[in-house]
Amino acid sequence: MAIKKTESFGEHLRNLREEARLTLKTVAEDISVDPSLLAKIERNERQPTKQIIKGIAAYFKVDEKDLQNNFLSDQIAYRILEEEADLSILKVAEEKVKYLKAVHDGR
Amino acid sequence: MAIKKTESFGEHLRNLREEARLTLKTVAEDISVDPSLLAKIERNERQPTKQIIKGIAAYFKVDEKDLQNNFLSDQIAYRILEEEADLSILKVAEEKVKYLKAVHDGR
DNA sequence: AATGTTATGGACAAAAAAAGTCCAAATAAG
DNA sequence: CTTATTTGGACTTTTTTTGTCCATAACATT
Repeated sequence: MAIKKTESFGEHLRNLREEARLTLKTVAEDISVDPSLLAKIERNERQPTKQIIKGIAAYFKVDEKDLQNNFLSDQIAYRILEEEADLSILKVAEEKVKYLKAVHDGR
Repeated sequence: MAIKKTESFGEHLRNLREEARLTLKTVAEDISVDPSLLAKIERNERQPTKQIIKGIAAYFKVDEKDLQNNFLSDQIAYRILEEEADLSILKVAEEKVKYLKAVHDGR
């Protein structure tokens, strides 16, 4: 399954955990984070570190890169919402990335 | 002129200033920021606050929203580069925004 | 209803990140 | 050469974020 656009990163984590029928405590201990912190991450009140994402991906056997990407797209989406920015800036960003990548390995 | 994808936000500011043939000192004083800070912003070593963007936009008579958007697209582009994320996440982000907006005013 | 389990959420200290300032050195302009 | 301008390092302050602890709430189990 690809990234669902209708769930936040935290909701995604929660779904993973609930589908596996595990408690916060269980998962938190297994991946060595405070249960309360994991709860906050699931509620998008805290941001996961890369380490935590890595741990979760391994734990639930999902692709780490996918999870990272899901997290990042979430961040970008919320940023745009809170800045009330135009969606067109995404296109601009995309072109900047392409350009910078080309410059980087090209030239 | 729209946003150039081949220049960073800082470069854009610098171009505005140089086209007007003004020094850092002059502009900085006029918009009430430390010249060294403005220099850093032009070199992308510091991020402008909204206030500063507002001041610059007014000063050079450019659209404030455009400038904000330029800044934001820059941020997103560099974020993607540094995370080495796939460009496709921008599409995902876009859909998330659309969905969230729909949920927000729709429902 | 009492007991145990799980999740929530506030408060707070600690850590991390970012901003802004000051100044000396480098560079460019006149 | 002298002056003006820009750079950039070092440092302090401010802001933001994180992670922890704990009390309360919600939920389930018996």
